[in-house]
Amino acid sequence: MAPPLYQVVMNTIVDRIASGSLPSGAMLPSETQLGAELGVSQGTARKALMELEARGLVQRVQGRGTFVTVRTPETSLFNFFRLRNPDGTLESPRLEWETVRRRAATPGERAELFGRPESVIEIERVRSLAQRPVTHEVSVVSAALFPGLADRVPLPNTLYVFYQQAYSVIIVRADERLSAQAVSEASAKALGVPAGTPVLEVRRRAIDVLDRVVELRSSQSLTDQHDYFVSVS
Amino acid sequence: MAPPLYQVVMNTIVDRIASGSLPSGAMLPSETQLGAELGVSQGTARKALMELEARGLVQRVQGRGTFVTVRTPETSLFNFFRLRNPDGTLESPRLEWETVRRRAATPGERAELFGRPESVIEIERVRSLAQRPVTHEVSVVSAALFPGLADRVPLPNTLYVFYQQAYSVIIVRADERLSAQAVSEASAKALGVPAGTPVLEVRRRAIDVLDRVVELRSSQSLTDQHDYFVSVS
DNA sequence: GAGTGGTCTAGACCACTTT
DNA sequence: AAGTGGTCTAGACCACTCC
Repeated sequence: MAPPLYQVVMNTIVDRIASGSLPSGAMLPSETQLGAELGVSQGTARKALMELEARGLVQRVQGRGTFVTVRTPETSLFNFFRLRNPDGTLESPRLEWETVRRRAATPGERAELFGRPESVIEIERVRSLAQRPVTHEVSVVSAALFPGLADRVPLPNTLYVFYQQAYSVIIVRADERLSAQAVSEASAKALGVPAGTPVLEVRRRAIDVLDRVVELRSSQSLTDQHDYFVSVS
Repeated sequence: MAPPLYQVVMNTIVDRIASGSLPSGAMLPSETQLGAELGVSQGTARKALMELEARGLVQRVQGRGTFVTVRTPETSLFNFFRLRNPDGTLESPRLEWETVRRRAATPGERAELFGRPESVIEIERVRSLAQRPVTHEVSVVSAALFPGLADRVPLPNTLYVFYQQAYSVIIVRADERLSAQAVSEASAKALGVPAGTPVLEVRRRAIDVLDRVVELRSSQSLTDQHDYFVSVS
């Protein structure tokens, strides 16, 4: 019934991070201090911090301390933008254009997104690699969870860093479904390729540190000059 | 310089598993026994076992013990065959046909595969889902590492379980590069689809518990009725 | 009841970073 | 020198499985 103490400690820290009281890059209390503060032993505080590091929420450095993981555009791209050059290197994509609009949620979006929103914000973007449009993507988030987002265009290049800094919504993982399709009419126009071109379609559910589905994203990418990299185990 | 004791314990166990002296499903010594045997404390033995569990190499059950992870065709498919129904469920693919041949390694295969083999074994297969051919795949392994493999046709449905049982080669993870392509001539014939059909191409490097690249696999799949599922973080 | 892993504590020493 | 995380130990008690 009662959760182990180290999980209580973990939840305490997660809440502090999600509430913004421990902002990105902040140093956490030492193992000894944390244990004293929460009434557990140093070893138990240590176990909690190690689990949080395994989840990627904090980073620990011997001799320096434990810090809330900093998500920069670079690290965010590395984790969530998986198109790579044939040799495996990552090239930063360029944002060609975007449109942001508010609209009513579809029944499917209501069912999948956290909070069952009536109203959503849709972000449509085209990204380029090597001077060439390669990805056309449409992201959808709850309007209630991201108030005023539509008024902040142009949005930063990496949305997940922006979600964290402006709304304390921390994306930690995503489920993706991939398929090869003939390019859609909209994407053909956006990418400037003929009808029938094969594209990699990715449908993503992005999940935050509180385990909520906070964004749905669908993209179509040209993969004649780049590959989508992934590791399975 | 000196590795921590728990890593020494880990390596000892990995070697026992890789050598077959701890076969699939075998029970490991208890934390106390293992510590006594290797001259470390129970806590250190415990840490080693927990790390191995995190890597998926062993499974621990309270009250029962620690066991070498059993890889069944089901668990292997679940991990390494990522095509799923639209609702996310996994349907077991049927092996339609296979051909196995021995041939000289290409320069690229020599460079990538463990042991720089001169000679490789190539396994070509077509798999079906719902009575319909969906995947055409070609796997390549070192002939030296898998002696006599070509003489054992027909091979079992799930190669990675077979590698482990017959050769003590334990595949633990794989790197994959995905792209959307127009179907190749060979795959079009194998899958019975017209030229130009978009297919999901996956190029895989399979890596074993000793961190060796032991198999290269390239596949083309129809994804009009199934999706490739993956989780990123 | 005996044996297993899971949690928790208390303390020690080491390696590293910073002042 | 002080403070941090990393390793290691020894012991306790709990929860669970099996006989």
